[in-house]
Amino acid sequence: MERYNFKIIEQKWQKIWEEDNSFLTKVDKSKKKFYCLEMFPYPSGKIHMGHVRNYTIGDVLSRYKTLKGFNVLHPMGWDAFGMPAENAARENNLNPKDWTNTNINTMKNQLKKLGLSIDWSREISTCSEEYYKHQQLFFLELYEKGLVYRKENYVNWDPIDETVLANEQVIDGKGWRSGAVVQRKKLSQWFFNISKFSQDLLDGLEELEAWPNKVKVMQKNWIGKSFGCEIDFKIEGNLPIKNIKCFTTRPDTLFGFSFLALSIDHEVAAFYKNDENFKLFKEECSKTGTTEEAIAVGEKIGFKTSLLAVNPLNPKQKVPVYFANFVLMDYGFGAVFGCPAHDQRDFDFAKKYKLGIKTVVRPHDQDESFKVTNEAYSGPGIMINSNFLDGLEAPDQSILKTIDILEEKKIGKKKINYRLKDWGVSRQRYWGCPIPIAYNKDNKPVPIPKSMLPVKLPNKIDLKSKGNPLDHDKDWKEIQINGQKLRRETDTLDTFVCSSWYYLRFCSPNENKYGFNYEDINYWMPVDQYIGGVEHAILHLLYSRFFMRAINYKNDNFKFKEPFSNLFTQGMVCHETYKDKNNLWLSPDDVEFKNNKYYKIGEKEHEVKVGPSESMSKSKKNVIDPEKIIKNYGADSVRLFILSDSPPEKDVQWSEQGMISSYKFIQKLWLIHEEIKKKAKDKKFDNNLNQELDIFTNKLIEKITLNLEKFNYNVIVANMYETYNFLSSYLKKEYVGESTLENYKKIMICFTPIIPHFCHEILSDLGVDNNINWPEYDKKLILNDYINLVVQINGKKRAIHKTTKDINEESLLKDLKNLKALDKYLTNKNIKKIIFVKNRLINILLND
RNA sequence: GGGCGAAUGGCGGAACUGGUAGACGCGUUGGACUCAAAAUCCAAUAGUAGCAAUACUGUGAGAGUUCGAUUCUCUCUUUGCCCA
Repeated sequence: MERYNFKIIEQKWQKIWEEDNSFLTKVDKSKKKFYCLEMFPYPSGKIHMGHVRNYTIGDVLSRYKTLKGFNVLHPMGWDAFGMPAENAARENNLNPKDWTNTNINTMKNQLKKLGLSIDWSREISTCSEEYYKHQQLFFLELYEKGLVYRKENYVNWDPIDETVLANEQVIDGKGWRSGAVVQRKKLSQWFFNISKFSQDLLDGLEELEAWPNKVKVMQKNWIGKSFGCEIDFKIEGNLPIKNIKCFTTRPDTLFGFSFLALSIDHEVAAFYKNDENFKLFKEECSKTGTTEEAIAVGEKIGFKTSLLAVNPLNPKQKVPVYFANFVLMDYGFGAVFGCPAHDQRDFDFAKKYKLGIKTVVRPHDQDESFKVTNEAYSGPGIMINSNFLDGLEAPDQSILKTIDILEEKKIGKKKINYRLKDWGVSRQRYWGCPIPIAYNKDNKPVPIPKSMLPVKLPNKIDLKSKGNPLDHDKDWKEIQINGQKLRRETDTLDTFVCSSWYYLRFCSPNENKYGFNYEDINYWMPVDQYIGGVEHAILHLLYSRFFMRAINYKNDNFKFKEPFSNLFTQGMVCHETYKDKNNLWLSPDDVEFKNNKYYKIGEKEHEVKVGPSESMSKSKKNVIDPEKIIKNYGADSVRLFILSDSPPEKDVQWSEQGMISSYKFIQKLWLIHEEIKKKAKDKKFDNNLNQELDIFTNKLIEKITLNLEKFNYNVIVANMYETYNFLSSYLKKEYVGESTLENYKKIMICFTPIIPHFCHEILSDLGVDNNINWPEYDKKLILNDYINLVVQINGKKRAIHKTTKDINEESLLKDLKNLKALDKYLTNKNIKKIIFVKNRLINILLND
């Protein structure tokens, strides 16, 4: 008997699928569409196990939906702009484009070897002019609609590399590449007006019922809607400042007011720009970092101004005005009023500068003499020491009442504030989509005329010099528009812009005039199932939801609002970590397992320290190369294993043993196939055996269908093993039921989404043509004529009684009384009550 | 500090709307085959007691609702993620 040769068979089917254009998709309005999308990869070099998991999950769904009769769109592309290409090119003296395209080719071939049902005719690459020219047009359209603007903003500036760094590229206040201390620098940058849609983005979350709740919560927190009040404080002092505006969510604590704190970027700072002490203070502040967390953890420091702020509810009270490092210009108006008793930051600050701490809220379990002493109290309670607010429930009643009074006095008004800031999209990089803008002599932006698009990246570029390569390219920078000499924008767009609309491009990948056409979009969109890592829960998913709205804005051609109606976030692939005696990371390839211990390969004395299982990463060397695994075990085995051990939404632990057992499982299925074929050929039939297999098959179809719908892919793998166990004992008899082949075909169709090459080979061997449909199950067959009914006495399981289906309570009870096993429980006892669940359970309650 | 989730054998994990806890896989142990090993096959595998039939305990801890709770409610512990 021949072994199953995955090398030949997988290649055979991949060739057939390619030649037959099996996965080519067209708009077909007679069919229900299903758009299955996995987050497209960054072409970093080779695929990793995370890709294998992500794309296998999507492929299982796509293949299942296709078998169910849907018109399935399952495309793939490349998120091809970005820093790694630029860095790799700089290090290896290459062109980023060549580096990227090489990687795309490699990874595409690797993905093809996984047997994914992808419509490669729709492949897109965001670094191609064909793609980014449309993006430039979107940029101009958004500019026309007023959704793009330019403003000065602080950035993380790396003074050695002369470039802007993203927040995540700043590690302990230093540039991740250069190690230089990062500076705060003000730069003119382009912004997308995402905050305009804050409320809409928040409301839209309600619609997304099938999104994981945690992602919705994260987005909600990120948008950060808060209800509060804008207060206009009167200012006294020797500067021409009469008022300062504040936003606060706790106006009710105004009677506990003891200072006013300003951001160092507040307009008042202009009066101190020549003050040496203020300069020193600013420098000190820049060390704290700009993230909210750094501010919360760091020491609170302040710089006292000569100004006094008047308490609007108690004009006799005047408090000092400080600049403080914990106030951010981006939030509210860059000014907050300090109430030390009920806010920990304010409390820390007040302690340091010996400011008053007045308690104005008492917890419900404390009396009026309650005083805040060691830490701020920010919980609910009753207002005290607050004049007309005394006795009100804080915060609910007290806030509303305070706002009413402030509005009445016209010194404040109700306000809703959002934490979401506008999206800065300028990057001082070469390898990104050029921003289609030029500047005139006066430094005023002039949009590049649409007829002159695309603005192409220059091919030859000097990456050796510091800073932004485009800025050094004098020829490229110069441009003439209508005879006017202009200077190009040298920043490129954040790569998150590219990924904000790629799902639209997949619908019309060849549309030349525009990024997509509405007929395609309105047929395919929204994405029915989006699959990717939870690490994109906020940025990418929020940007995409924004972009959809931005394109939609002042445009009636859309039938939908949200791009992704379902979202599934898969877990990571993990592996144990190894360290040698010198505490250096070791790759699993360098480690062997012998006598319950791990050794460095070839070094019998060198025991290896085993660390916890962590997400595979190059830095910890705990990576397994998918290409090698596919080569050794075949794509079907890898697919089977990557789905088998954990639910797809949780992390999965890579195990060589598990991988091997998946491989062996496919071999065993092959042996069963040979056996079934032989029995069918020899006509070794006994029709008394039909029922058992019919029932099994129908139950199986029911289970697998349900598990597919619920993403319980690990359970499907268990169902497959159960099937093997069932069939192998079923085949031990000399005869089989005549319905065996028919059932067997259905079973194989059920396995197709998971191990497609193998199942197609089997089905084709059985003469099933390519028009395969998902099998229906017969509900009548699922409940056997005989059932195993649970017998409980006083709620404890005492027997399992084999009986006929749909038996009623009386006849069952009669049977049970004759059951010897129950004698010891039932004799000389009175039955108090009987709970009977048809076909499932009987619970007999006895008197003591 | 706040929000959300999780906790089931040696391990990963099953268990429909409350109804046989531990499916399935890994690992481990014993056996068969073999000169031997690998591979393969068979059997056992939650704990305790027992030769066994069986009994009792058991889903992080404690309470509650219920004839019946891994599932529902409350409190606590540990832990993960996100935000601060």
